[in-house]
This record gives sequence, C-alpha cells and structure tokens, in this order.
Amino acid sequence: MSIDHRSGCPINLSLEVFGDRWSLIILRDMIFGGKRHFRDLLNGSLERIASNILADRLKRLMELGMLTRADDPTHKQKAIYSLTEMAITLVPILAHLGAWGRVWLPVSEELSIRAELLEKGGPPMWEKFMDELRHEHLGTPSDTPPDATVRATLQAGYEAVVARKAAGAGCDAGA
Amino acid sequence: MSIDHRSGCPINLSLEVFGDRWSLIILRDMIFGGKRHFRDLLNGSLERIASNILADRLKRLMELGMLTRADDPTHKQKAIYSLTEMAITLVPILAHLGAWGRVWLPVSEELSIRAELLEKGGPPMWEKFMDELRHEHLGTPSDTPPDATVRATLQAGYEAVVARKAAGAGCDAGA
DNA sequence: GCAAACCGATTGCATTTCGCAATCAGTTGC
DNA sequence: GCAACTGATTGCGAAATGCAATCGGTTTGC
Repeated sequence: MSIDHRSGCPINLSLEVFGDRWSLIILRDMIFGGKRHFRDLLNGSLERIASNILADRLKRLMELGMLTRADDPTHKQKAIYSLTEMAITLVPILAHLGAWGRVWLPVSEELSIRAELLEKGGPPMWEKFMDELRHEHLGTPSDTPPDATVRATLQAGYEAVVARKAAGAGCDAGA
Repeated sequence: MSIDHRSGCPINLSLEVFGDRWSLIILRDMIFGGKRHFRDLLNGSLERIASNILADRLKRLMELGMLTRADDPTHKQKAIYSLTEMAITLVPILAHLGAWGRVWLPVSEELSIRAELLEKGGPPMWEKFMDELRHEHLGTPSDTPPDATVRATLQAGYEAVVARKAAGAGCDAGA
C-alpha cells in the first residue's frame, strides 16, 4: 500500500498504473480475447509473457483495483480473474491506442482488423462493448444475444482476414 | 533499425514505443508544457527525470520518428526538439489517459484541471490543439491568435485553480 | 578579459526490474 | 496410480533505472 507517487498529474498517475510493457497486454487479452485464467493468459498471447511476470502483474493489478480474483467452482485450483469497472473503462483508451498504432507502426493486417473495426464503430461501439464486459465480469444484466456481441463481431472480422489471406496466397503472402 | 517486435498487434506495438515510465512524460511536457530544450525538460517537470534517462529517451524517440532535433540559432550549444506528426496525433490518447486518471486515481486538483478542460472540449478542442502544435513544431500556417490558443486556455485554467487555492488557504496551500 | 552560469549530454556505480528456465505442491481425468 | 494440468515460485544472468558527479564547450555579467 501507500505508494509514493511521483506527482498528482493524471497522465503520470496513469503511467504509474500501466506504464510498463505487460500490464496493458494482459488487460488486452482479458478484454478482447476473453481470457480469464492464468494458463489462458500465459499461453494464449502472441507476446509470450513469462509466468513470474504474469503472476506479478496479476497481483499488482488486483492491488490497484483493476482486477478481482475468485475461485472457479469447477476446479479447486482454478482461479477466475475478472475486470473491474476501472479496467473496463480503459476500452476507449485501447481503441485509440490501436488506432494510433495502426497508422504509425508496422502492424500486421490480421491483427489490426480488430482495431480498425473498433475505430470505425466509434464511441457507440465502445459503449456497447463495455456493457458486454460489465455483463461478463460484473454480472450486470444484458440484453445482447451472444452471437451479436462486439467481441464476436471483432473475432469474425479477424477470421475473415485470415481466411482471405489463406485462400488468396500461394506462398509468401505474408510479406 | 529492424527491431524484432513481439507481435504485429497495434496495441503491443504502441506499448513498445511508449510502454515505459518516461517517454509519455517527456511528450506530455513538450505538448502541454511547450518545453523544447533539454534543460527545460530536465528541470521543468514535477517527476524529476534523471539526465541520462532523458538523454536516452530523447534519442530513442528520435529514432522512432516521434521527435526531431535542430540547432538553436541563438545559442551554438542549444538544441531544439520538435514533435513530429506521429507524436502530435497522440493528443487524443493523452486526453483519454488524463480523463481516465482523473476518475480513478488520486490526482491533485491543480494538475488535473487541464485534463478536465481537455475532456470537456472534446475532439474539436483536440483538433484545434493539434493544429496549434503543427504550427509550432512543423511550421504549418495557422490563423489562431497567440492569446486564444488551447495551451493558453489550459494554462489559464491551471493558474485560476492555483490562485483560488492560495486565496482560500492561510499558509501551506501547497499541501 | 575572465569567472560564473549555463548548454546538452556522459560516466560510474548501486539498486531494481526483466526475462527465461526449471520447478513446486496440489487437483483432475482416466 | 499416473500423466496432464492448475496457479504460481525460485534462481540467476542480463538489462534498465536512479542518482551524483562530471565533461568540454558557450554565453553572460561585469
């Protein structure tokens, strides 16, 4: 507890929360990938986080109030991690971050389609997505059918790109 | 060149650019504080960056295409750092980051008034601010009078809070 | 002219964090 | 019973960070 902050500036304090190379990656996988278990996060992401770093960041994000942890009733050792409202409201920031990266950095097509769809959807889509996350992680009621979720839409876009690239390319279409 | 990236995900690539504790602080001071010289950045910010870290980050941000460096004609040793378009387009991200921090973190009132004004101004204000930065750093034409700039507006808001707090409190208003 | 202040860094060094591999104790499926 | 899986933990070399002192050169004050 009682971290001594460098300053009371909002941007600085935000950086003190997730100004490192892994915290936002974990939150990204939970938000967009629907990952909720330690092993999912460990093995699921492309960036190959180390298990000690993952354990440290999960603990830290819990202390900061971004995540909660609960026992999984189906498995005595499993833990389910949930996003808090504090983490769910990062969606617009992640959307902007993805949009910026898509313009300025060497993103791959299949991994940036989600960012593109989220950018085009704009704030209304972000709000809908946040409501879905609240339903999923906080148990609030929702009237969105499971096949019309924002996450399903993003996933469908991703798979369409993957399918198109696989079909259209003889060999090195990745270049 | 040719950094080997962890993945082609836009969010990951963005984090590889400024996923550390200092890069965005430096850009914040250049964007909102108008700092353009090494010493300004070294002594000006509240977070007290070390000179070797500052030198390293300036170099890194130049290599990444976020900053450029030019000789100052008024002083043979002075260097002027300028934002590139790539850095200027971070304004919406910084605005969201400030807005999020203001809600969830223990920000100080005088340092968060800028974030509040920027949030209330919304995208139109961000666009105006980016145009001003383009004029200031890239030399593009601008028709905004110097006393009506977004930065001046934010600064006036800051000073108003400082003045109010100083007036209302007897002695140690800084606390 | 000459010393003091200032300019953008650089160096050395102790501390902390990172990243990787191996491993742990307990749980489940079969 | 045993292999696979659960959320972690440990050890250790490498890298980053933070701090203070310093560098060679430039400008300012007088």
